[in-house]
Amino acid sequence: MSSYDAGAYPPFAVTVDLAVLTIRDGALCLLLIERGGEPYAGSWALPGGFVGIDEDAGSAARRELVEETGIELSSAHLEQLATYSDPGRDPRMRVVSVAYVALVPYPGEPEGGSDAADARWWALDDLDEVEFAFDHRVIVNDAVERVRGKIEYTDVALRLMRAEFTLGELRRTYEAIWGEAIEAANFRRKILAAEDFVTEVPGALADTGARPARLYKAGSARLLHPPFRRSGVT
Amino acid sequence: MSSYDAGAYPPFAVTVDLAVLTIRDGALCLLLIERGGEPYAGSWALPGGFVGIDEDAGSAARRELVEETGIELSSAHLEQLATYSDPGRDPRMRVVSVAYVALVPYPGEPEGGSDAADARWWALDDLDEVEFAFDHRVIVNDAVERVRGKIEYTDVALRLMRAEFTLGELRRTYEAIWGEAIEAANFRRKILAAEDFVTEVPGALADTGARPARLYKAGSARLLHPPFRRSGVT
DNA sequence: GGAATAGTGTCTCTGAGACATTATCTG
DNA sequence: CAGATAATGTCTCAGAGACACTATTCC
Repeated sequence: MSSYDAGAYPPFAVTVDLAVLTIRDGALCLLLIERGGEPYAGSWALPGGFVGIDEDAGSAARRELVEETGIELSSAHLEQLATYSDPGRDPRMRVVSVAYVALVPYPGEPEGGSDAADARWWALDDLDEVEFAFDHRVIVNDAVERVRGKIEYTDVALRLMRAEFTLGELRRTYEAIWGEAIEAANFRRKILAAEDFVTEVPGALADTGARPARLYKAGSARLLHPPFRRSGVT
Repeated sequence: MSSYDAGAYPPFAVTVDLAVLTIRDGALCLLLIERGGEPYAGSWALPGGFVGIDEDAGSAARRELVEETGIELSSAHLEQLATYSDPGRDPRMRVVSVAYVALVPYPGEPEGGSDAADARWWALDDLDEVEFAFDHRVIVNDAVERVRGKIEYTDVALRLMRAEFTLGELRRTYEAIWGEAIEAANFRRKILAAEDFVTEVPGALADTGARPARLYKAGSARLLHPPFRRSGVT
């Protein structure tokens, strides 16, 4: 890097790809777009697109998400995941893609984006039926692994919730992401013991079909301390 | 991403930058290269360089490390950190850089690399004196944070050790990375309680200047379980 | 012997997990 | 009433931290 002349470097295209995750009906879901044109016509791809010459990758990710799906990321969580640079990952040309993970409260079914292709939420459990474009299956796996790890010690699970939520809903979010049951009593104690993780909304109660539950909102803490360790991990 | 014609995309240069960390004399150290040419002549930069048109970023990172510093990564640890894409990060042109963290047992002082510029190890505590090129100070901060977090629950600290080491040396590695003292007795118990984390080398003893210490080598576990939590973290 | 590091023993306290129990709603 | 979910109580056990103590070397 210390000596070279501009122009003597290989030209790349740089894209962003987004793994947008949400909770719908108690299941962790991923947003995918059906490709209209070649290559991979009919396959499903992550939303994304080219990084502009005057923007950074994070801005491109935000812009593409709105353009392709109508989802605003105002109160949501967006974090860089990793960069995928295999020379053969796009058959047309040399593309390096910076992948992002976005977590949003369920915003409803996506409107067909700027390109006419279909867009929909897929439950993670159904992804085996999906034919993925490019290396997007790998990116999805990495994204889910990232989220599974991060809800142990950060507040990212709260970014999947609506502004007010019950501890039962929060617990079901954890269960959806980890795919394993959590003892409700211990979960409650743990979440409430973590300082500033959630704040009770005074007076508000949610109708759950049984005994009404208190409502909480996200607190100011960005970390869950002490962390919440999955039992099954070695 | 679903519809575009090749050629209608902005051209980028893609580079890799490496934050190579080691332990020298009980201090966490970073490898930096003094820049000979403009821009940032005389400033210090991370080793790195352009990604070739037919290689992925990880291969480029490995190649550049050997070319610029003579360090082989055979038994070392190399992991992708993040990608830095601010439009103004290189004044000459649009460069997106994929940063990596490498952890190596101290390999001695670097030989002057292929470019004539100076290369040396800097103790992390001395980095305030260093004038950094580009956004490399940010990358370094991110790299150190990554390592500080990862030694809690993975085996990356072992990648900084020689093949055989004492538990005292391993503890001093943790102390160097966290910058805080660890109670020796509890550290020992914790490391030995983690299954397959370290293996005793039968019979071998290291001369420490006092009572000789048993030697251990890295075990097969890639995770430290239960994890080792810093006391000071909230 | 004194200083230094290696290594063991043991006590306390926090917090996770299991599970019993009570509270409050719907049908 | 039964069934469901919310919320609390309590017991046990693992593990972290503190620190006293012993072991083995060099000077």
